[in-house]
Amino acid sequence: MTGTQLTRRKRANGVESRQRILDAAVQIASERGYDGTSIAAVSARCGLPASSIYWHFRDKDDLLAAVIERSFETWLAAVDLPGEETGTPLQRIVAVGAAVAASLVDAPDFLRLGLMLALERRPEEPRGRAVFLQVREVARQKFTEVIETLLPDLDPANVRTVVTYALAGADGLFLQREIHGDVVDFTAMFELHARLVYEAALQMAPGTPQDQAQP
Amino acid sequence: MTGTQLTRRKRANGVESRQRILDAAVQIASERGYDGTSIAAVSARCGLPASSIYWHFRDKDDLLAAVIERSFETWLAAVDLPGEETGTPLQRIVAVGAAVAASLVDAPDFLRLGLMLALERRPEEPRGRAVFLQVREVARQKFTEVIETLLPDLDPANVRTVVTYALAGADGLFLQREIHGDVVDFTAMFELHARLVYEAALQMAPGTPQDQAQP
DNA sequence: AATCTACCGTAGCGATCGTTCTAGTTGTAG
DNA sequence: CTACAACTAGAACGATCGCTACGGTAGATT
Repeated sequence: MTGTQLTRRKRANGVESRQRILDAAVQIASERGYDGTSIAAVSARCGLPASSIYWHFRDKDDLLAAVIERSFETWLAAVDLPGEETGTPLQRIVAVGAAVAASLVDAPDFLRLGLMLALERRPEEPRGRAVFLQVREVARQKFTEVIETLLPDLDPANVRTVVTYALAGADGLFLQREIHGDVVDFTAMFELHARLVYEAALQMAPGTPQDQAQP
Repeated sequence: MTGTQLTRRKRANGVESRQRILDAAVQIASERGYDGTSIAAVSARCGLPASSIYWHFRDKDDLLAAVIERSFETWLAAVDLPGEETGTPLQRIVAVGAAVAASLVDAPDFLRLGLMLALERRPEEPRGRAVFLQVREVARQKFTEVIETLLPDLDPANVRTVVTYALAGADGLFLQREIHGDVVDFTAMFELHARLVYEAALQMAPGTPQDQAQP
């Protein structure tokens, strides 16, 4: 009686090897970019021969796409957006900003790798870049819904403007931290950003009541 | 009578070849990043053999550093910061934002390449990355002075916060445009950004008189 | 005319690239 | 036991990598 295993896939360390390969690949890709990520370097860092990498992944492009996918899932798990609390809209949007800031500190690989891939514009787009743009669009949609529920008076064009500005600010603050380190407090900058985004949205939709502006 | 040429350096197309090499290199580096920029590809695009590239530049790292340097000078020429006009601080800071926005549309290579290089973190840093970080620091210093003259009541810590937020926003908006194109009006986003930065600074230094907030 | 410097063209070096082939090895199923 | 699937090991492939050696050519200097 085999019992525990439902599927036929057994044999010990297949999944672990896959994770080790991905771990090595995400490190090297973060250091050296797409072209700089050589199979030999990944092989050396994870301790498995190149042929093992090619057993787990079709080719280099497939490997890098898997790296993006996994780092996205890791990041998604790191963001826990605050639920439907009963605070003011300002408090809620600041809470969202804080959650995003914390997730980017805990799991920066996704955005770092994604931005590196997104900045490149090679004739034939790597699959990883497409994956990044796609999941990023999902994130944008999620945030759009947050804005819409928090500020129902905002017309769609203004929503788009606010969301774009909010995401751009998040990208920029993340970049700042990646490049210069914590020259200023990252979480505090995100809180400032959230406040400013909210103020901007308020100015666009004057019908919304303004909560306590001064302490 | 040779006449026109003052210096001894003549022989036709040396400088022009150098420019052609740099033109090709900036294109390919924008498409494929540091490692992706192969000498063979640059050679093919500019029509000069690899040996000519190595006559003009010591090695690949030197070439990429020169690319960053030249694209920085091009960008610098594209920004013409508004002089000491007599408008309100808000008007002046919005004008600065508009000037930066226009320059990034006209000469995006510097920031695009620089960010690509800056995001990578290889064991041995490319010279181009150091060059980028250095001139970027100069730009930050310039903007710090603008803020200090416009808002003399702001204490240094707040100045740093405001400047960091302003630059991060500019980076983020630029990224947005690079990745998604003009999904929303780039110049308008920069104006919004300038306004928000100014409002944030005002809130930090309550002593400053506030100009016309509402039209 | 002779020389020199600036620059281009060809060929090729050793190293590394992505990828594949083939031959193991090892846990599980019949 | 045999059979097979899951995985690893090592060697090697053609292509391309960064880079160099070297000879040629054309304006400037003498």
